[in-house]
Amino acid sequence: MIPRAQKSPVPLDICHLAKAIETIGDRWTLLILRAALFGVRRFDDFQKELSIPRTVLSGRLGKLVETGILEKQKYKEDGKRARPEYVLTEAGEALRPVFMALTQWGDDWVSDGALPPISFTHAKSRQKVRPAFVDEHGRETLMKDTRVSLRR
Amino acid sequence: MIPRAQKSPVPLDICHLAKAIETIGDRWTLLILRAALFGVRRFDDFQKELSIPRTVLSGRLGKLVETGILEKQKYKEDGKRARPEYVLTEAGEALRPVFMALTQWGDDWVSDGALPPISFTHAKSRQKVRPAFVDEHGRETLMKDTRVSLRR
DNA sequence: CAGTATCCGGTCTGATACTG
DNA sequence: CAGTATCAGACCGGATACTG
Repeated sequence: MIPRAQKSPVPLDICHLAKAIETIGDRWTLLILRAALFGVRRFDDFQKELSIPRTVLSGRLGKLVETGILEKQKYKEDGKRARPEYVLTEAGEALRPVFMALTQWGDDWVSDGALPPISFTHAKSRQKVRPAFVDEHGRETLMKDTRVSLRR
Repeated sequence: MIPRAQKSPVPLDICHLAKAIETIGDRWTLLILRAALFGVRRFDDFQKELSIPRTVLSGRLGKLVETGILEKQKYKEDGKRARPEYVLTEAGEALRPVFMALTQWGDDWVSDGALPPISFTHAKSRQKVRPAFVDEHGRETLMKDTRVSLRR
């Protein structure tokens, strides 16, 4: 077990984890990102899926665009006029591992025994894929052998 | 890129990811868990580190105990009377990969170019460790080769 | 469809004070 | 230390209505 500490080794104001939490760490933002990672892109699709008040959705989408996680693009269906859609940027796509890890945690700890409704598999081999930690050679490293190193 | 979808493949109410978000997905809870994963355990240590109102802290710690992420234990310093401390349960410890992945994302995308203040290394080899996805044999799998499979 | 405008009521925040 | 009590104000959620 981790030894007791009076404080974290990194002050809050320079902690990238803390910044990440400030950026995406609220209920609606996380739920929007969950949907976005599943491919949802349009205002009304988000609204229907989440039953989120339109004002709140508008605000959150705006902030996610500001922070560079979503990009507001135009799409055009034949005959109709162009409409906006919110597409994940590279930064947004990079959140996928975070959500996969959280999904795994949910499966393990808040599922009430229900089987996972989805799983992640390798496209070709169909083998199950799970989040883990690897060393520089791409070999799995056990959590218990992992340490935090402070940069000096 | 992920194709556009009208809705997520999993309804919100049976989605373990959504449940996980409901459980730990708010600013203060995430910041408390960050500190806890760094070893912080005591009420006043949390309070000082986060500058969180005592009432709010009290509420959040209570909820985290309820949901089985923290456990309220007693510690005793010599001469003094026993006092409570909040220690991560197995479920709480299991959140570490989630926070490591989020730290990595923060380093990559919200750091404003600053070098990461901490890094994760293998206890023995001192090699850097990063979050990734592995197949059943512990071999790294590229994100782009990963698919979501729906259980039927 | 994709928003903005408005409004109300509730919860959360943050400050301060008090207790064992 | 580790909380609970109290309180004003900010912010958020939810509903409804209106616009291009």
